[in-house]
Formats: sequence, C-alpha cells, structure tokens
Amino acid sequence: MPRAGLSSASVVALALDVVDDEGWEALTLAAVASRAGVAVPSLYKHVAGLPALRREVAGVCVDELTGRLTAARGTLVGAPAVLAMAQATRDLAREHPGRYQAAQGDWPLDPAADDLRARAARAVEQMSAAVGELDVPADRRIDAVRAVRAAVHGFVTLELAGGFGLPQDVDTSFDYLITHLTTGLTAHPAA
Amino acid sequence: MPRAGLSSASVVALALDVVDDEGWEALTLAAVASRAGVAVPSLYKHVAGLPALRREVAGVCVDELTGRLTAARGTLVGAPAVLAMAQATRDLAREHPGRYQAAQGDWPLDPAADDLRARAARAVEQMSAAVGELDVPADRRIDAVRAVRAAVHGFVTLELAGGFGLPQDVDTSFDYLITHLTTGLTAHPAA
DNA sequence: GGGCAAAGCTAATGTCATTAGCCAGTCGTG
DNA sequence: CACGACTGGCTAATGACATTAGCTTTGCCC
Repeated sequence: MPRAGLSSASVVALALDVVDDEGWEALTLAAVASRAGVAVPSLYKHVAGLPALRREVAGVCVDELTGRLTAARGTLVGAPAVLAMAQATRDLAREHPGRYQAAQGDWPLDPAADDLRARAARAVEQMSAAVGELDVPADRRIDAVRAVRAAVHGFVTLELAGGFGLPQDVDTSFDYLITHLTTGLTAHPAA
Repeated sequence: MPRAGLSSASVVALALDVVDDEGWEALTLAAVASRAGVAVPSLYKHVAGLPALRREVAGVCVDELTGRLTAARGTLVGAPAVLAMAQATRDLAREHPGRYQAAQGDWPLDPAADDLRARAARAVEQMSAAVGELDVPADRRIDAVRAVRAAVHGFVTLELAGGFGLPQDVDTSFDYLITHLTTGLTAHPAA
C-alpha cells in the first residue's frame, strides 16, 4: 500500500477544493478523505479534527480576503477605495462562495480562535483605513467602519442566499448601496 | 405507557423552544424528542423529517418578523418608519437569535420552500413599502430596498457573530448606519 | 366491548466524527 | 547495507444523528 504522502498543507488544500466545489457546509472529513484517497481516520495524522480543519481553512480564506482588499485599495483613497474594496469582497464571494462563508461565516465564539480573530482583524483594518479617509468625524470612525462592513456583508450574504428574487440588476444595486452609503456617511446633516 | 399527546403544532412549539434555548443549528430531532419525552422516530408521526420541521419553524419565525415589522411601522412614514422597522428587526435578533437565523438564515434554494418564500416576501414588502415613502426615484426603489435590507441584515449578522470586537456602543452604530443610509438614499448627488 | 386508526415503540441502516491500537513503509544511522 | 525508530496509513469500535420498516398499544367511537 503506497503512501499517499499527505501533509497538513495538502489536507488543507484538499479541504479548500471541497469548499470551492461543494460549499462550506459540505466540508467534512469524509469528503476530504475521499479526495485524498485515504481512510477518514488517517486525516487525524495531519489535522486535529474537523473544527481545527475548518479553522485552518477559514484562516486561508481570511488571508485571501485581506489580500484582495489590499490589492483593490491600491493607490485609491477614500470613497473610490471603499467602493473598490467592497466590490473586491463581493467578487470573492461570487467566485468562491464557500471561501467567503469560511472567512466570514462560521467561527462564532470558537474559544481557540484567537489567531483567526487576529487575522480577521487585519482584513477589517484594511476597510477601516479606507473609511478613515472619508470625511467622517473621528469619533464616528468606528460607527462608519461598522456601517460599511455591515452593508457589504449583508448584501453579499443576501445575494448568495438567493435573497434577491427580482431579476433587477444586482450589480447596480450593489454600487448603489455602497456609493449612497458613503455619501450618507460623509454628509453631516443634523449636527 | 401513556401517550405524550403530541401534534404537529406542539412539535413545532418544542422545536421553537430548542431554537430559543440552544440556537438554530442545535435544532435536531433528537433534541425535540428529548423535550417531548418521546423516542426520535415517534416524531415522524407529526413532521415529515428534519428539513420539513426546519421549514415549519422558519415559517413561524418569518411570520413573527413580519408581525414585528408591521407593528413597528405603525403610523410612521418614511425614514422614521424605516428606522423603527430596522430596530424591530435587530430587537428580534437579539431577543431570539435562533429565530432570526431561522427566518433569514438557512433556507438557501430549498426546492419545496415556495410557501416559505411567499411568507418571506411579505416581510420584504413591509420594508419595501416604507422605503417607497422615502424620497427615492421610482426606478431606484428596488435598489433602495435591497440596500436597506442588506444593511440591516449585515449589521445584525455581524453583531450576532460577535464580529464587533470593540466595546464601542453598538446601538449607536446601528442607528448611525440606518440614519446615514437613509440620508444617503434620499440625496441625489450626481444625477 | 370491539374494532380501528393513530401514536408510540424497537430494530436496522447509513452517514459522519472521533479514539484506540495495529502494521508497514521510509529514512537515518551505524 | 541492515536495523530500528518514526510516522503515516489502516481496521475496528463507539457514539451522535436521521431515516425507514414494521410491530404494539392506546383511546375513541359506535
């Protein structure tokens, strides 16, 4: 019986394939083992179990999101940067729904997820920096970042879930949301 | 062995208890059966299986959301109505996270979910009506409704997932998001 | 009181995760 | 080159859960 030659990294890579092909909830040790051509328990030689594997996959996806945000921001500043980053997020979600879910989705309150939270914080910091370039009062900065994050995440989530029933163009709606939100954020109406 | 006296309705009620106490993902036939004091297969006399039960529970939760939206809107018109409905949504999510998830969360592409979709559409229509009272061009109505839905859903989702790490007041951020978004929607900057 | 439908049960099957313990391939060292 | 340890893979066993099949019993209605 020749060895399969697995490693932690290759198991995570196969897991990413599963996530891409079948979705985040379909990520199961059985699915990974099947792709690896290996019995399920063999995987425990390389990962600590399903929750640990999910955490590792989520980490990769978070980093990918961070990278795309950074790239999208590029040399842009302020509102155009925010828009580009929002679009980059949505693009990732549409190209790899499972990865987006992995990055955003399912790590609620994991105790051992400090590392993951730290990496996710880097993605948030990217958005935060761009939002900070908007004409928003300093003491509203956090509110504004939360607003943009919520808008993007909510839109993408609803879109992926098929929550937009009407045939009306969804790209347009997304741009509409982001531009009008940033407009609203930079308007200081009552006081 | 005296009968437990279950019915479809009582099974759904117990399922709601599970969702309230342990969350939407913890809704399992085993959990319901345990609360009913009954063996798991007995439940099949009252519901068609776990997916069907989830659908029924989701239906109840969607209707509850619709009811709260209607109540929150009350006699308000336009932006105040939108804000009140947004807050009502968030209140539901914070009081009963599991129910919110049930209402919004996990019915992606179920084929047999037409009834559920129809009921969810009623909730959307409530928001849509209020958004329609904003000063938004008619051909932007759908975009605006999507924007508000996305903002509310995204914020609530992130909040429930513990995505707002900073201690900064979250209520304030929410109001900030909704008011500035509606402000942005009613501003028609570059034609 | 008898009969019958519905409500429960047990048993069996299948999926998945996890743990324990075994065996063999591989590599480093003498 | 041979030996031995390490390590990667295996099978077997256990335990949660859903689902189906088929049996038993309760309770109501005549």
